[in-house]
Amino acid sequence: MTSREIRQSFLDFFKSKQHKIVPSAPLVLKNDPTLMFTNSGMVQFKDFFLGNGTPPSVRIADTQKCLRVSGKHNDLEDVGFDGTHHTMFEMLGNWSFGDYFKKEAIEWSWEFLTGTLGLPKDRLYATVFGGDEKEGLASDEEARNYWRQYLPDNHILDGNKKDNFWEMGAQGPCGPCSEIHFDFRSDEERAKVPGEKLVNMDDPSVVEIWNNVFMQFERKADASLVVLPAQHVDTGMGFERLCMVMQGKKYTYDTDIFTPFIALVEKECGKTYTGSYERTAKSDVAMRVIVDHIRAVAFTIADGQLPSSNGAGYVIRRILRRAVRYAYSFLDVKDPLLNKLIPLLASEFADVFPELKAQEAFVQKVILEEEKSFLRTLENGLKRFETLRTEGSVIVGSEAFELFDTYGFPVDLTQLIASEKGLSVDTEGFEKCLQEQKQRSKKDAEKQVGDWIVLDDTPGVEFVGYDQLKVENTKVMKYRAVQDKKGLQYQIVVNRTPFYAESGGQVGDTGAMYFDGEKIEVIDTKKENDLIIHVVANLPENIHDERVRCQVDRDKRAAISKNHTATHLMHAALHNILGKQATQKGQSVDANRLRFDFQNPGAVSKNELAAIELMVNKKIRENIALHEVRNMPIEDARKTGAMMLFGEKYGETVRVITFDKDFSQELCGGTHVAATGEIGLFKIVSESAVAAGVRRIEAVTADAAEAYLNTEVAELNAIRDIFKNPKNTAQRVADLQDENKALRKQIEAMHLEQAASLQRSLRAEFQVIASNGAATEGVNVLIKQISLSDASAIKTLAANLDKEVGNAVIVFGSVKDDKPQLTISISPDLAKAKAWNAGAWIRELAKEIKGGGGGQAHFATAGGTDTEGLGSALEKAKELIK
RNA sequence: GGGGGAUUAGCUCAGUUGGCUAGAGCGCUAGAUUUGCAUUCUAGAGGUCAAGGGUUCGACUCCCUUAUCCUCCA
Repeated sequence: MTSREIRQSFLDFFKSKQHKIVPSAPLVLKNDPTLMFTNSGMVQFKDFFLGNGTPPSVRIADTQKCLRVSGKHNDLEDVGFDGTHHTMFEMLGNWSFGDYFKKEAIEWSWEFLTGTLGLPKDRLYATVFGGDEKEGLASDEEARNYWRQYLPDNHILDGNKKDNFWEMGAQGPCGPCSEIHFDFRSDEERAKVPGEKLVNMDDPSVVEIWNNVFMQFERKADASLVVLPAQHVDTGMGFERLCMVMQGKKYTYDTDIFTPFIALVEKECGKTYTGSYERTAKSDVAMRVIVDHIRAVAFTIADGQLPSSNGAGYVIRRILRRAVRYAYSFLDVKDPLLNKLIPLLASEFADVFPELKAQEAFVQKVILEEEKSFLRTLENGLKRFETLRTEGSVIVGSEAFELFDTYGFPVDLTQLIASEKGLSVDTEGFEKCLQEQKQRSKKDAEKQVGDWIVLDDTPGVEFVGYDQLKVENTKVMKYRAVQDKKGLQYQIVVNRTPFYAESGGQVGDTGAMYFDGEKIEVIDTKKENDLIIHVVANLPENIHDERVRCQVDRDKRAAISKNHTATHLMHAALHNILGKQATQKGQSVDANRLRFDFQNPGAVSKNELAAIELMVNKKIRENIALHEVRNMPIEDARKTGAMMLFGEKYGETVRVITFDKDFSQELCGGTHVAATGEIGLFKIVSESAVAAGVRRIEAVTADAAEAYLNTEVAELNAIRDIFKNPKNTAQRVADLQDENKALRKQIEAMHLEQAASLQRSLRAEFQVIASNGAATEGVNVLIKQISLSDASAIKTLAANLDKEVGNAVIVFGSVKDDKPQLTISISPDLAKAKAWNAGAWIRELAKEIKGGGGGQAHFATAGGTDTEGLGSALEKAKELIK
């Protein structure tokens, strides 16, 4: 079976068991502070298990893109060296939300594996939870009994708490699980060692393929376990591993999921893949790294996360750079390569994850630019390599660290190049520097989140902020303290709130809550999954008040809504003027301005910007009324042609915001004005680049737009005033600049002219030192106070005189801006021959004018504060040269 | 968010404890050679040394602030 057929048969199988098939959720998570990426199939259903939301169906199945590159599950550094680890992989899963439980879950896994897929029964093993005394948990006899219907006892194994008791986190739903393992060794090997000895023993030939989690408990904050009223099933099967087993391969890289990509890499680099897992088989490792990493990078970018220097974007950049590094070092590919895999990747996954195909050119461009930029970094690092300090034949650790930390040059490359030159790297010193850096960052990010103090655990929080900005009679459900470097804050959750929590790029509301008349300022409103959290500086006296009044800051909310609606109008205008590719890549809306990032091949021209602004303002003046549908089924929304974004997770029903159904229609959770006229005025403030193929426009509306224009006009008027209202102000300024430049040149020329005439008269004033001593005999000396002030003119003069007279020592005194300066010039040959040093002399003379100076042996200058001292300085010079 | 680094001619970059008239290569302009072009030679233009403060007799150089970019860590 091909991988495509295997995936489809899984989905078809569970569809036939009344499961709703849902699309994979985006890889990048938006409102979850505990997790950066989707790392398992259940992540998108977390709220259903926590009771914060209701699933669209009690039975669901899907294939989910997962990424394990940060946090608890981090496989990044293993990838390439073994045949099973991946950064991005697919997880096939089926779920029951309070519907079927162990019996059906086990029955169906068996039916699918042995029936649909036809896997041999004697090669399958099941593990069940064997109980845990400390927790007071008995073994899972229920699961064991179901398995007994299909497997002999020696194929059913007990597992410990670590392997067979699954927990989502420190708190929350949890329960025993049952894993299914597959033994694909040869019959000979199987005869020697029975498979049951190798389950969960890290044997690469006996692998776990499917895990069925039975959520039947809830872990409380005090670590106790409580039986859940509704019990759930959560399963996950590694798709790549399943394909490996089905296709009779030992490694996932040998399945048809990866082989076309390895072939393409072979073609691009001219090397052959030998399938070796020796650590010395560098080019094989490199090829596996590349074909693995490109998937993670491409799909994350397609889900809207661009490579950047922090957060999730940085993780993506690191994965991509790891791949480039391997290609660069072990495949000798010094030009961008990864991006060339995108067309194949896009077409291979077009039917499962269409988001890549839809953005193929864009994703390829982003990756190409990243590759180019990192290759430049590598080239720069190579240049710097030569300057590294060494102790003996060891490169100093802090030096290697600096190269890595400041210039981004990977330390393993430093080691590689070092060894080629017979050097090594002080890895201990490097590691020490790295640890120090980590400590610094950790200390900065230190944050202590207290336990929730629950006053009422009724699930569900009602948001009423679309319709009202004030709510009476709410009460606190729970609250907690959060301590970070900024200080102590509290977070409060109430049962009903008008406060909009930051999401979709719109900032959270601020305002106040009144407890028994006591005013508590709400500093910010945030979201954790679907929970709305109000951030406050202090707790009220009476937090138990059940008649709390919530009041959103009206002016601020109004300003935010104006900016948000203007963003929609601009988005529509972008599509009209720049074309359909100008889709959203990020936005940020607050009370002061709006910021919108979108896909566009190049800069937006001045004319286009003007046209966009014009169109938005026209729509504002049309005063189009808001048309809002709160609960439109997603399919209906799709049919109406509302704009949908990749990387956005939409529920079964969506909120559709329309301003003129033929103009702007978007799925959006944000707040908007009742009619576009409220915006008053829209003004673009800047246009810039944020990444390859992504532009950013910042704009202001209403009062802020007016203020912006007023400031600009006031500035222009001030300039006009200065020029006495000329016809063309810009031309007048340009003329003035030219004039200024010309005058400067004139002054320079005058100085030179002055110097030239001085030169003529000074030529005669040189004195030849006769035979008064051996040292200075025959030297032409000129010591004189001159009327030039410009330093470079004096220098030219000295240089010209020296050239003309030769074998000369020249000392000038001069005054500039009421400050004395001294200049000494000695013919270079003379200075060398006599070992005279103008710099040393001038320091001596500078004492007389209460200053200091320096320079080279043949030329030096000094400045001072005491003009009176010039005379004595020159006298001293005469003494010196005698 | 925290650290490190960078910003000098149109481009790529030098510029050693503060004092060279701020340089090189490529590119540009003009001329010469050759003349089929490449080439080669000569001359020239082009710089508020990122911006703003400060220290100093004197700042591209030292300190502070800001902006932009690079980079590592979280």
